[in-house]
Amino acid sequence: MSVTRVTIKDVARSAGVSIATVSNVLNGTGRVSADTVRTVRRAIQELKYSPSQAARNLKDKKSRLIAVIVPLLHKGFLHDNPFYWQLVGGIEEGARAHRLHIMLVGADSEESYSFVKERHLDGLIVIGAFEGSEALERIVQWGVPSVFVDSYLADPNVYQILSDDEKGGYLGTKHLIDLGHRNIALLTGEIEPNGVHEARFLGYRRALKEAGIGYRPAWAVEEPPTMEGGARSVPRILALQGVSAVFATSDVAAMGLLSGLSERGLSVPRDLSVAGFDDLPYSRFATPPLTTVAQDIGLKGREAVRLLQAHMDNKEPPYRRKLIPVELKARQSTRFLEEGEGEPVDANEIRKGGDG
Amino acid sequence: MSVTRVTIKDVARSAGVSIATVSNVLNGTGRVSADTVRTVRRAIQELKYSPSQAARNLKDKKSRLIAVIVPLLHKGFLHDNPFYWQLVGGIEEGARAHRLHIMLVGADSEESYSFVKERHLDGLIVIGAFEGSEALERIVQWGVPSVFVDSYLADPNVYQILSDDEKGGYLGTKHLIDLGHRNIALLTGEIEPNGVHEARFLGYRRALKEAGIGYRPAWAVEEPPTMEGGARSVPRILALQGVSAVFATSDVAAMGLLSGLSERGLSVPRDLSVAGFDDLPYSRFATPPLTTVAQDIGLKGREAVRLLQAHMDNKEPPYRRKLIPVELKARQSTRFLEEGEGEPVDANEIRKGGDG
DNA sequence: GTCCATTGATTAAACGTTTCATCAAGCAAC
DNA sequence: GTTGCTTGATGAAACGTTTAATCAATGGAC
Repeated sequence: MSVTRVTIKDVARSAGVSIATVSNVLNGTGRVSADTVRTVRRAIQELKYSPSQAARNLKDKKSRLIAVIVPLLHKGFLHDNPFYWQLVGGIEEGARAHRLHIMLVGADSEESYSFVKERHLDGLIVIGAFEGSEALERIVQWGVPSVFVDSYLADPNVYQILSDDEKGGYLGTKHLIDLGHRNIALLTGEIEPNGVHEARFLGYRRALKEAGIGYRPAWAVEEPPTMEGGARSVPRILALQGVSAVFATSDVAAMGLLSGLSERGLSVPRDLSVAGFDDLPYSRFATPPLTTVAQDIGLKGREAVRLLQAHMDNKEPPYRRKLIPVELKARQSTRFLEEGEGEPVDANEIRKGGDG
Repeated sequence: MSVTRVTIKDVARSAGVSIATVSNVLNGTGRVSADTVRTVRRAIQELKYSPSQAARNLKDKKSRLIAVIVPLLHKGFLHDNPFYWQLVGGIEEGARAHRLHIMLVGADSEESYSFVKERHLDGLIVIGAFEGSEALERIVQWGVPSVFVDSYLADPNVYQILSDDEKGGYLGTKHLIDLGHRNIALLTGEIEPNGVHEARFLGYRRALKEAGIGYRPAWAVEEPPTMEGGARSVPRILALQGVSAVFATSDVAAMGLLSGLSERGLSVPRDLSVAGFDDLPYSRFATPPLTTVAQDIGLKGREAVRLLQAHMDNKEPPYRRKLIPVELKARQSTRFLEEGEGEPVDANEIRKGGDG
């Protein structure tokens, strides 16, 4: 047990003033003479006083604490995807700049979210929530200031930070088309309505359409956006007649795919061009370095905090939804398709075996 | 602004009892009849009452909030290493099981750690602190229950969770020796006294010594444990006459090394065997799949919370320092060295160029 | 029928702040 | 010399709990 807490009373006594005055010095409120300020400051220093947030919370219902809600953290899902880590890193950085602290909570379907009220949370950053989820409804209803990252929500009263996913989907696909590919598979996470994967999917379709390439539903291969998912997709992708390129809506899936292909003795980009989405720190170190649609994940996190802070201050920010720009990073996992190369690949001929 | 808070008073009034009774029902304290319990419970339900943590904190100085302090989060350091993400994931999981919430804080050298007192934190989990750091001193001095992850601290009063790093270092090196390698470089993070890299380094030396191989300081190459660090180490490692294997004290560095080697047209394990440490989710998907010393990172996080909880409960746990077991996972990045193959590699002859 | 222990409930203080209403003193204006 | 304004400071209530002290009622034991 540490020694009993130094309170505002101790400071007041030591400085020979009332607690109200100390409080005023602390917060820069009210009128207090320069002399008194000095005396009080000294007393604070000497006693090593620091105010109790708990007491403050109780009084003015501001906690300077926000929660970051990450999907399925405890299911191990996240542990696989550094994307979230980067995002949370950006949020932490932003929070630090705004003198906020963050509480990290794994979203749980059974979660009551009661902690939001109980802990007097000032705001919420929710990552990857799905439209219509009950928890989400409740949050919006409570009116707790919140910012949603990576969900396209219809409600115009809800603040959202996203990457320009549709454009990213378009750019990635267009890049492959420009390289001469026409048989382009899409490796995507589950296409939930209003999710990021749907937006990227739509960009993929737009690029195809613009190039006069028909869209074939079987060519959109859905797998969880994890290494495992990417690796598991290999047979489904190789089964597509004539496939010469794959656009993956996440880098982890793309890297799982890379791994699965190499295990079968296939070489990227010789046998298949592969592009991803996210530009994770790993991606440029992949073998081969991964062509990808880059988004500034850290910025995304920082912007989320900025928007939330504006919301909490009741300053009407200039937008409800902000799209972080994306950019294509062409590296070595995609290649130009020579004239006449567009022929179907025979999956049987390919199987040379790996040393897995 | 949400509507005014439902307080314990409202419940008391609605149930026709005193607030003390409601409080007793809430906490299962005191004596209260079954009938009353039922009535109060109903009132709580109806009013959707949930108690204010802030008020509770103020009263009994327990917040059920712990802080997780991660090194240099905001410097971008962490964003690179999924290790921390996994660890935090494990901690979140543990915290959830113990009904604790976690506050994520990036360690900053200028950080005053005043938030620990201000927010009435129940405990601290500190990741990768260095012996003698001022902040650390203060924390220990305050007597706030804390658990240190991944630092070997001399102070016997301090609770520590670590992997069996020395053994891991030994196992990884031994594995290479068993494969016939004798010229084994060490790629390591900065060897700070009492840090994990030092422990792994010591294991490396023990294995060498046991095999009668002399230790040459130049063969311990220090680089930051990041992809960049690993990639940057390539020239230094290739400069070592006769090197046939590298043991890296972290998987990210190993993977950066893999990448740097492939960029130079060198093949693993043909030209060089590479082993890592951590068994990150990526590692088995690397090209080639990475041989590594596996530690159960999630378990590490969960154990940290368990130990902290015991500490907070003043239950004396059976140990001050717990070592999580490690295990060698042999995969395809290391190979058997044929008889007579131990000859020096000529770095000039190697340079075949990559397609970077 | 008095005394005591037990059960079930209440009253009120305390936790450490912020803030509103009040107040004393000083001073300028009339 | 009353009035009124400004400056600097204070007293006390309030925030929503927990808990120690107290109390009323009940029912045995003697």
